[in-house]
Amino acid sequence: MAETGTTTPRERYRAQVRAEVKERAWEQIATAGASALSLNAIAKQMGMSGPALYRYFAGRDELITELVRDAYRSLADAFRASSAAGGGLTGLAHTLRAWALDDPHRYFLVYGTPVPGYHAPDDVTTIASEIMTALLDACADLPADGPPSPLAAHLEGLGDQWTSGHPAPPAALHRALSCWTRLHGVLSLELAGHFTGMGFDPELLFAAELTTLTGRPTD
Amino acid sequence: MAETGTTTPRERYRAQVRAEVKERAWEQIATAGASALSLNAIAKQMGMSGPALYRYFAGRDELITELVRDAYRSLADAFRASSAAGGGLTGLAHTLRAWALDDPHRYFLVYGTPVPGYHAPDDVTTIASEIMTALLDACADLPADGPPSPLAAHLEGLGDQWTSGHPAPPAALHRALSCWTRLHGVLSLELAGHFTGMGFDPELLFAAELTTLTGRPTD
DNA sequence: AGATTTAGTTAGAGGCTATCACGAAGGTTA
DNA sequence: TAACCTTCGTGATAGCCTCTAACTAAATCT
Repeated sequence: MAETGTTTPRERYRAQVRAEVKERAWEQIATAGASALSLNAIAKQMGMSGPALYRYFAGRDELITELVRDAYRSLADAFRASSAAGGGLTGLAHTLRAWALDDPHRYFLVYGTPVPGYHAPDDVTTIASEIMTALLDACADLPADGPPSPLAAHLEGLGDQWTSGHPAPPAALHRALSCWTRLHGVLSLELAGHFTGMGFDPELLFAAELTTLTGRPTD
Repeated sequence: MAETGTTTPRERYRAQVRAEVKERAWEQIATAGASALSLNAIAKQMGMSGPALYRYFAGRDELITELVRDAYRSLADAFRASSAAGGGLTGLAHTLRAWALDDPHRYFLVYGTPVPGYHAPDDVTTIASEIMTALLDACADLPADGPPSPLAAHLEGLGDQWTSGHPAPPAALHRALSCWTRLHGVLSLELAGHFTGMGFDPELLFAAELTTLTGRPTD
């Protein structure tokens, strides 16, 4: 359908194979985690043998990088949609939680234990800052509360090193960081199974943390 | 046979080899992460070849389990010392941060992305509850602040399912959970390198979060 | 001493990543 | 149409890994 002018049949075939590889990779990650991802197994699943996949991906690392990129992109899109819907910080938080629960291994691929040798490419950090911007926007919309913190002063002194020119006041920066770390704290421990056997509902803890961040009880 | 308390030379030798294997394993983990741990490489480092290590560990999983257990034990000991020193919640928090920064991969071994097939043995959860108890003690010592939260009510309704009979009031349980998740949130993102390039000092963010938990500015 | 338990060895099965050289298609051009 | 060139997929191979099995050598027990 989408007849973009410059796609040859070969390119389309290539793109389709790459897409299928990534699809199988996601299935494999969802069941066994990223560390168990095997190019060989994917190739066999697709009916071709081992080294064939190296025509499509330079290696395991490039495939994982691609998956990380897609995961970031997915979260950024979800945040963008949530922002557009006007859900505010609460909306973003629920979007994040839903996104995380939808595929825990995808969450860990982005925010989990870093792979030792791996370093994220530039465009990934670009997407990451896009995510951060959405968070900052939501935090800037909230009224300031409490006295200025030492951290806020410290953040103000840094200039817009990581805000990429975002006009949010230092208190909003502080709140955005707290938001990020608190919600990640609950989510990562929940997804890692550290709450199992304790009996309480992780969602209530998430909601309680969110309340401390917005200053208002969540809906 | 040998009575209680005495160790045969064989047992001592065995224990010493096991200890050396674990030592090399920690070095390997510290440099390349747990996923890159190789029994083969450890054996070669120790001057013996491959399968010899299977006399000492049933397999890679058992070695990792042992390392996880030691890591938990190490944190529990550090917490116990901090509690004995009377440092309170602030002391525990600083102990946790120091412990985490001392060997980030050890922190991730305990609180990081879970290994898919792996399930922690019983004694590990025992040590985990020991850690939780230290945290609960510190939280119970703080004065209650603010109105009772829905989460606290929920926790009260559960009974002592995870408190193992700890007499802390529900508000303290809530605070302990917030403590755990918030400090973990900052630490895990810091150790995973998600703050690099942002320019701010993670320690100040950690301190800021700690302040929100104790209600008082940290020293 | 002899008998027994244990430590370490090599060989091998089966998995993985990754490279290489080769044949077999596909698309392009004369 | 025929020749050409690019790309795809293959098997072979090297090197790493986990882990099992059979065998040798040493330490320990009786």
